[in-house]
Amino acid sequence: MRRLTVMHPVPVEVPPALAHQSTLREANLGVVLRSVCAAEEPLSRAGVAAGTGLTRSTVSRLVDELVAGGLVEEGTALLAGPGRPATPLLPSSRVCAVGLQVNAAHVAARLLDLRGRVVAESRSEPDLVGSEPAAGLALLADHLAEVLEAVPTGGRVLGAGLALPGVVDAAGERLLHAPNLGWRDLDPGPDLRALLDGIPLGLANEANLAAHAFAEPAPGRRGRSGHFVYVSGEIGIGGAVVTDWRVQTGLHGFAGEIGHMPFRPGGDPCPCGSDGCLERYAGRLAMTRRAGLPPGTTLAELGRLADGGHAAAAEAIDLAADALGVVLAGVVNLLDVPTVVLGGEIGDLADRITPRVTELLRARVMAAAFMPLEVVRDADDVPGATGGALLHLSRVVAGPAGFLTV
Amino acid sequence: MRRLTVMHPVPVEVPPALAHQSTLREANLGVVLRSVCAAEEPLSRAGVAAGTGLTRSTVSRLVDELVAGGLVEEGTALLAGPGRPATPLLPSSRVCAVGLQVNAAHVAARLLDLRGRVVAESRSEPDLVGSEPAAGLALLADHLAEVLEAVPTGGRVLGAGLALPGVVDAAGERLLHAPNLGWRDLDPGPDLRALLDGIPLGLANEANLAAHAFAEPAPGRRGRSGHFVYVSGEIGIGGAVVTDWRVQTGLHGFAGEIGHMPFRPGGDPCPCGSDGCLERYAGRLAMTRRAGLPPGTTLAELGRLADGGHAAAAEAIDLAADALGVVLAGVVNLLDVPTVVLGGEIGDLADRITPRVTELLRARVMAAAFMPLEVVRDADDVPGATGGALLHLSRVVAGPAGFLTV
DNA sequence: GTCGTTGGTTGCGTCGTAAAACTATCGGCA
DNA sequence: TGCCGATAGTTTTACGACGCAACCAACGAC
Repeated sequence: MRRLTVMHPVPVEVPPALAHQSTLREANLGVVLRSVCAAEEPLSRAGVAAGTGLTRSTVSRLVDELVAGGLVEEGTALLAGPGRPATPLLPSSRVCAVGLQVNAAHVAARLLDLRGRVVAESRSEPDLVGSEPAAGLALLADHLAEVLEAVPTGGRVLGAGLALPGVVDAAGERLLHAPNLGWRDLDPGPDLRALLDGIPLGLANEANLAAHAFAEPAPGRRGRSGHFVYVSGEIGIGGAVVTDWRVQTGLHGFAGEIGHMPFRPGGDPCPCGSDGCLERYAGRLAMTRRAGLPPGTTLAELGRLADGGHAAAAEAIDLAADALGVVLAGVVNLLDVPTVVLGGEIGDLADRITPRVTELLRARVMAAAFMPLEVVRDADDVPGATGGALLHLSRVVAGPAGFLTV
Repeated sequence: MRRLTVMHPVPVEVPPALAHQSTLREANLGVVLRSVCAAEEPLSRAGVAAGTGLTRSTVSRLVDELVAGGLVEEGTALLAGPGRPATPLLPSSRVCAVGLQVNAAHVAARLLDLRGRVVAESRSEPDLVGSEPAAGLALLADHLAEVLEAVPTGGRVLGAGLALPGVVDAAGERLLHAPNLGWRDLDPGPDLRALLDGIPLGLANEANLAAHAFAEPAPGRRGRSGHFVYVSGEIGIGGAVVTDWRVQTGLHGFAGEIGHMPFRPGGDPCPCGSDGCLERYAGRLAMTRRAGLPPGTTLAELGRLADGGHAAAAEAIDLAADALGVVLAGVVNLLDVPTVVLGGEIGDLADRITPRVTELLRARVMAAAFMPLEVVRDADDVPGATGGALLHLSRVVAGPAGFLTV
């Protein structure tokens, strides 16, 4: 296999961003904060200077601003080796955001800080398929209240991000349709906003947020891959596309519906109005029905049954793997994203489906000979919640200027 | 249909670009030049200031630099209305680039200037299917020599961009594989570089360049859509994805192979190693074979035959439309790109296939109720050549600083 | 206790933009 | 014909942000 270096013959257009002088400072504040956030081991001012190319004097001034603004904390000096001991810099543990997630099997709230640490978590696993929204949202509110208790004294909660398994409006304010919950045209805010007390709440598609979290597992820190397709396999199949560490949201924010890409056009009709959609072969509902099992069967159970010799279960899983492999090969052909991430419940079948999916990718991707192809599992079990919190925390790293406390 | 405003809940990560002070000037030079290039009617310095938000003094200085650097020309003052007459600013007509295109049916060279005008063009329509590369490249060299004659006195040719119907290496230097020409692992440079005399030559995929030209028909000028799938239908089917006015090249530059997305997995075997690929149903070779016509039949002829009552031709076209509609609906579901652009030879069938493709998109795209969907034809008949020239010209607008003559 | 080493700060020069005053050149009008 | 208003463009001055280099701070080693 030949590996090719990254260089794009088609130029990337620079956004026509007018630059005032303050733009310069804001950009460099971002560079410094990103550097502090991205470091595995805490950096000193001098370390940031060495890493970014800015001079120590400039870094010093910018760091002072970030410290004064409450985004960076100075640790106690480390004593090691000759010279003046360095002052370690850490993203503030007082800057937090809340991630929320509701899907058919999980309700969860997470509090993350700017270091990307999970400060608190509260969750439950009810069955919300075809449920009334009120019950699920009340449960979510309980979890939210619990994690809000854990906000450190003097801490700031920048926002809350709610991951939902469906189509969210472009403003991130309403859930338009979550077919697998049976929820439609809904403002999930009222129950939550009272608790949030002015803290902004943003809604987004679960898979998009999960993919964001996979691409950027902590604010300013890059994940193992920046070009991947994320498959969120629950009752249905959601997805997201990440290129160059950016989640592709599309023009209206509807991108990522990989579950409704065609696998067998003309095949199983799908409630979406189409037929033969991937979801009709690789979604939990489709798989359990094919295996002749009750719809509440989890994919983990399905996998165990298949391992135990349940032929129909094994067949259903194999068909799902075929469907995923074919569709994902198409996606890789279209977008040259060499990594496939399996997240959500379908991750529980990773051992069974990864080999077949990998095989199909290698066989069906045109440029397979020129690129590595890998299928990996997302280890986070509530990645939507993580992504919901990162939704707000990442904004801080992207542009710290607007988040400095006066 | 509800239209939704554009706003993305998932944040767009800002590249960690360190900003020096010169960065500021370079960015604003770009803002000014882009403004000059994008204007329908020539702008004055004051007009640029009004349009960009920069002050007149700053604009004046930057424009002076661009004029001194040979990128912008001052026209003769216009006399209209009260006040001091404005000095119209125009992108320099002396700054040019060459676009080159070779595919199975076209060999072309175009000279474009920074205004996006076609200064000269030379082309021919040989049949290069299964040909020896040398003949086609010699022909291309003739066309290149001809358009180079048209470079204005004192003009600068920034580069040449060659569009090829195949996979190009990431550096833009070698053609790895062009299945429909029968060319493989080839450096097309030698014949051309002698003529180019040091002018840089870049290679890229034909559909990617065509899509670039559609998104940015002239340097710095935006096309009618910035979120679209481009289908380049020739002997095979190439493609490109554009989101937010940027061509998605993928990690290794291989993105866009829409022709090898699955339409009927398990169906017609494809030389790519897969089966049921879109290209096996909507490529010219597949369509003419299905219609029982000789492989040299053009799609325009096929369309005329179908119009004249040739049943097999009509069926082949209908199947192609079905295949395109199904696959493109999947792409739209995945990427939320509401526009499909038909380019290349398949554009000659636009009248016959557009209705069916549109119908399938409306039926199979999940969020169809929330977004407009349109299928349009690319009017450029050698869009790869246009894109090849724009490859270089766009870089100037993106960052003029590096192109100022001392 | 002195020296070398590294971290961090301070003062000054340069660059680039903003603001405002000033100059240039038109049409209109008495 | 000469003045005025209006618009285009330039010049002057101020300010903000970075780089550079000298300086101060705090450690280990001897």
